[in-house]
Amino acid sequence: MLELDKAYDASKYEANLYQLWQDSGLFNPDNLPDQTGEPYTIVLPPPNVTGTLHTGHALGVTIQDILIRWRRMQGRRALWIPGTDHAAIATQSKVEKIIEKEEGKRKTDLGREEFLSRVENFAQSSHDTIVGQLKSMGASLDWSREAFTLDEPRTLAVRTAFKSMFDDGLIYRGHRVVNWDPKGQTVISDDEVVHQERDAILYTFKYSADFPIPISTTRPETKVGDTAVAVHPSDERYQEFIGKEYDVEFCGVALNIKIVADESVEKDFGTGALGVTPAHSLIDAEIAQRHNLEFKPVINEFARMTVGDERIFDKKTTAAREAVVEWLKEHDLVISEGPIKQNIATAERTGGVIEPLPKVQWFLAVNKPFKLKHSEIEGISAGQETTLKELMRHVVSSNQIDIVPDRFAKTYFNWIDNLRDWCISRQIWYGHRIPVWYKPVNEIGTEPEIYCGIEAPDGDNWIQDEDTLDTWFSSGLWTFSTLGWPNKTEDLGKFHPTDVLETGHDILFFWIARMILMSTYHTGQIPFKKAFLHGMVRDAQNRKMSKSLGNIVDPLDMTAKYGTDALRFALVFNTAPGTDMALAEDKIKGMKHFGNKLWNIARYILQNTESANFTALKFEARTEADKTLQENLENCLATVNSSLEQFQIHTASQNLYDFTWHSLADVYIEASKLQLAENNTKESTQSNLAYSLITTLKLLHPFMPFVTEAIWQELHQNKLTESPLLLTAKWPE
RNA sequence: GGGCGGUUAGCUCAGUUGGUAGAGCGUCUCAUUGACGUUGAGAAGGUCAGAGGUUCGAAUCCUCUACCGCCCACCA
Repeated sequence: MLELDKAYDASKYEANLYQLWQDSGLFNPDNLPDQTGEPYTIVLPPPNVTGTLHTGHALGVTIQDILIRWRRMQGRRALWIPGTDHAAIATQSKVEKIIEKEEGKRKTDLGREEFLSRVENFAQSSHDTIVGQLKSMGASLDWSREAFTLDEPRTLAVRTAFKSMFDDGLIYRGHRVVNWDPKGQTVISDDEVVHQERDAILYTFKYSADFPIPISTTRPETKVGDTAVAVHPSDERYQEFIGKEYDVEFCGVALNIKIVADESVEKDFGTGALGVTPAHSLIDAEIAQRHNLEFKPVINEFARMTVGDERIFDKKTTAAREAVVEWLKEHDLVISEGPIKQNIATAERTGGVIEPLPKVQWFLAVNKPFKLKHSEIEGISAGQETTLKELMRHVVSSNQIDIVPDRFAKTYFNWIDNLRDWCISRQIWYGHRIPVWYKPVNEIGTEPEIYCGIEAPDGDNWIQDEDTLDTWFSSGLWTFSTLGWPNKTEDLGKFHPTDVLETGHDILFFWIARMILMSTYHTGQIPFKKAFLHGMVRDAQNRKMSKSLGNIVDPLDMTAKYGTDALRFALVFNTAPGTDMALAEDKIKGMKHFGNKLWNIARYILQNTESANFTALKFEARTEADKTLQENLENCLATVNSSLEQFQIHTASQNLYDFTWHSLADVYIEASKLQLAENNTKESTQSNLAYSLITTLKLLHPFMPFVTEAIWQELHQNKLTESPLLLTAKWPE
């Protein structure tokens, strides 16, 4: 007679069960017994190798594993691809901070080679931790296909992708005002800029005593780079000055200021006149282009002034600001000054204040027409002229890609409509080196010869571009680079486009949009049919989890305390897609109780069905209680099936909880105690109990893989189940 | 400034095309060791933010208001 422990002890089973699954090889769809099943693919959003997984990852992993396990049990050739992301700037700045803290050194003290080897060590250990965490979450990932955004196959993919886009003229080198991060010493993309509200002072003043128009600014130090004053074309106050030019001496710097009329100027802000600093403001640069104004750089990469006399030269911008204000006051040029709320741009990873600078960088053109080489996209045929922006918009607006919840599609379109060329080069060391080589020409003033290719060109004197690529360039290729692209692999034909991309809504632009861009361009296919977005996990008081608040919930602490199944179920229970959720420890505890309830249901049924036949299962409704149970079970099954089809995971979990506890346990098991005592209902009751248990285990397995498999294994040892692993047992239809 | 959400039981949230409000946790009462005390039976608790409209009927659709939140954006 089989004896289960009185209570389910997750720690006793989890590691062994994961090993059992992994040893079976069935996480790899090529090993599944039925090779006729339709493929079903999910790529794991590769976690950054910057540390460890948090509860947000745990939520994503849980949802994806539910989908994969469910489809696998349905007979689909389910493939879930694991991997990690080198995360370029994020990882580099993390390691920089560690080295600075522990050794007081900077990356330049170590040199490129030594520094990179430190980063790689860090990335490796971070990777190992992450893999351990994923396994501990029960993730049924095919480890034989594990990928890394910076490994060899992905490097080939990145270089191939770069070269195609370069050859198509979509990737180009451009000189323009970019977001420079003086702290990280690199340029960053528009999407990596984070705006923060700060208090600033708005100064209103004149360049000189005889200058006709006063201007307002929060950054007086940049005014030494001004080449114009812009006013609104219809502003009556300044009509007579439009078109005129003035020479002034501003804080020791000679300026030539032209008065221009531009629609973008707000008449009601400040004096209605804007000092135009083309080299250090994106907006001003646009105005300058429209009016053909001179770009005059006055700030360098270290946020120090490059012009002026000893008052400001080589001073940090903040110090120079004070000096300029002082000079203005000395010369009685300040008309007014007052506090103002200002949104300043900072770098996402380093927190540095962005300094717009004119620089030569690599860009990806999103509005430039090109001919799509290959297309499986409805509505856009091969050879047709299109743009990347159009591709990105089209596949979503034509519902070839379904974004869930659909309100995020609006956010997506909004982003696309305001999208500018993507700056893809970075002045950091960790990442994919740009596959472009230069050959300097001896004659001064001529452009070097340029070569773009997968490998370095033959011949001497070729020097590779020093820059690396934005990390999202390589993650944008993820759905197909993980399947072997650019090689025409079997995997690629079988598993791409992928079925679902599940991730947090916070990386809709960074990643989802970039994957759509890259996949449609390079493969002529959508990357995934559905983008399913989950919300952010918050603490019990609904606050953001952050280090400073000290309210971070470590998923591994929770799984150690309550078991993985409890955490998984708590994460999806009563949580709608895309909506932020509060995660209280009590909720996890409650779900541990649920797992234990299931365990004891199994225990009861085993104790009371010694002679029942578990393998030839059927339900026989003889009594009212039987009928009710049968009805409830069928309802539950139907609801779970339709809910999962519609990605209503919370509805499915709610129904399973309710049926298992309040129908099977509370009602039927109680009724069974009488029915088992009656000879004419004994056998049918045993059979019904067994049938219900088996079905419940199957339905719950995607949600709570460990406890269900643990019970299944106990049953299997007694030859009570049809398949050795619940992992691949047949899903009830 | 532009865009998108939210406001439902003490707390955290579900509520699938409009048909007399649900869950988990918490609270209160009772039961008892019988698979499980990580239990069972039961109870209390909500004019679904407010106002107006459409409808036989609105938490659900429309309009407005109030408050909260998120994303985007260099009114210098």
